[in-house]
Amino acid sequence: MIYKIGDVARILGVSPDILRYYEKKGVVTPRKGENNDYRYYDAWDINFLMDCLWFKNFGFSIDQIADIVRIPSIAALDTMLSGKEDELRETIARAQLQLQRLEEHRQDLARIDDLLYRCEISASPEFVRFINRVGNAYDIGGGLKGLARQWLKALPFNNRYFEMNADAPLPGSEDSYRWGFSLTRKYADALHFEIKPPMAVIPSRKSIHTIFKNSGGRGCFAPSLLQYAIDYADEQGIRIFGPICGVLLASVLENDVLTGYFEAWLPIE
Amino acid sequence: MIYKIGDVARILGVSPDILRYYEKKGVVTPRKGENNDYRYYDAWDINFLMDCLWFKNFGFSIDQIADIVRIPSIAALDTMLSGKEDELRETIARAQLQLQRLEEHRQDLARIDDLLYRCEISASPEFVRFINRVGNAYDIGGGLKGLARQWLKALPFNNRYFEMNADAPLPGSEDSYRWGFSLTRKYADALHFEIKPPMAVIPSRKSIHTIFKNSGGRGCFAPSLLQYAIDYADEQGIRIFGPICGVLLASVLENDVLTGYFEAWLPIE
DNA sequence: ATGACTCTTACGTAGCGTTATGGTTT
DNA sequence: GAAACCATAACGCTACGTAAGAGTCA
Repeated sequence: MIYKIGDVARILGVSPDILRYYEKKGVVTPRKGENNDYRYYDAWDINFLMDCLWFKNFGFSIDQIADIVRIPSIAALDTMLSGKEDELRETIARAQLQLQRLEEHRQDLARIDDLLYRCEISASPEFVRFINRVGNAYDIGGGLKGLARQWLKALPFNNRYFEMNADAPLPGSEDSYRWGFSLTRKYADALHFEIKPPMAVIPSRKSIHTIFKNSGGRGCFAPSLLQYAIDYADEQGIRIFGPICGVLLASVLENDVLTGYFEAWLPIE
Repeated sequence: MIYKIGDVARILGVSPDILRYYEKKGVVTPRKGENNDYRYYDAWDINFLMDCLWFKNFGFSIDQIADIVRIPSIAALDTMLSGKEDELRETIARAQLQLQRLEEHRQDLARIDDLLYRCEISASPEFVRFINRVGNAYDIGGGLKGLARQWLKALPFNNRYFEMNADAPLPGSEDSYRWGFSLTRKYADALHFEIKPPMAVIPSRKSIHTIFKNSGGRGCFAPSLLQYAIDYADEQGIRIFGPICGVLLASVLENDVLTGYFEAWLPIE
């Protein structure tokens, strides 16, 4: 009993092209016709291909499969499978962390409506932060390169973070704010994130907690955007204690204007 | 403050090529020099690119990112994120099932040493099975096509399955065995596998359980490989009751000879 | 002879990495 | 003037899909 490429394709639920591709990769070598160039497969070629598909659906690449099907012992096979097990465990761990982060971030977004331009007193989360930009000047120099890498590797678990001084909120003064990244303790632990200077751990602090937006498009970020919160503190007779900090929640193109939503904490007493 | 492509690449921890690629994809459009073709980025381009990397590390494609960064509302953003949440949940579920299967299969392999050519009495697992090959003739005809697809989609959770008659173990007689797939109840449930004729559910049965190998290379599979188990039944005065069934555990190239390891159950009483 | 099949070749996809060749900046 | 940088263009990778144009089978 012999089969042409189309028969095999139907039996295996793949396209004839894939079978030719596998042949090029050295997985199967069907007999070729004597008078034509047709590929003639027998039942054992098909069995063999089924084994290949079995491995493929574990996520092995074609090259790996070409090796696996020529593997010389059960022990060697077990080693391959063990490696794939490790990969799968990593995949799962990473995806679970991403999922957690996504859920959290969506909750943050859902809170925007409630808290936009309103103030509440609450405890800020504990986090690590790192400054790499003062005003609009990114630190491009020497020693921070490795650290920047470290923070970029932690995306998307970190936030884009800012700090500014409540006592110097001069509109238009770029040096009155600085940017960088922040990472909450939870993810710092989960990612085995190494904390070293000039990073700083910012403890949980009693703060005025608020959300504001900036619809000015590019280049309009300024401490004055938080004036309402500073006024709120004055009205309540609360003294702001140390720099205001916060994170970018999202930026969207509302009515074709780049609009950022920011969550801020103004530490008090 | 302006930055050349290399500066931006260093700040973001990517290669200049990637930045040019992102530009081609419509993600960023830095200002071009007047006298040269140099790209000049400002701080806002870099901020923007950081947002893009944030999304990229959730697994969004570049095209999706080009859409996301132009998204018109928080609600629309939330919809995208919600879609990614579903994707991640699916990824996790699939990976967990694959991991479970891998662990199980490695345990099956580990049992080979103990059970090879030995017989024990135990209960066979409950499973669904489907025959698509008699001897070496694959069913290529009509009605089985959809079913074959269904089974191939269930890889690697199913096994390559055989059945043969203990009372007609004529060596060389190809019609004395038939092949197909089997799937244990557990995975059938997990995959929402639809069971319909001519599939059959084989219940758990008290059986002689054994493992044998076939080092004959291609085309040497035969009921006679199980003669030792049939002899064992005779010695013990046990009657074999219905067809022998089993699965392919692995096939390896031992000393350049294709060698299959098979687990078999001979139902008794 | 017709239609269904098969062959080879080449090009497209995503997300880049690599190399070649030539121009610009410092 | 030399080193470092930038530009474009072309080709490579995986795991295929798609199409062209020609040959083969029932």
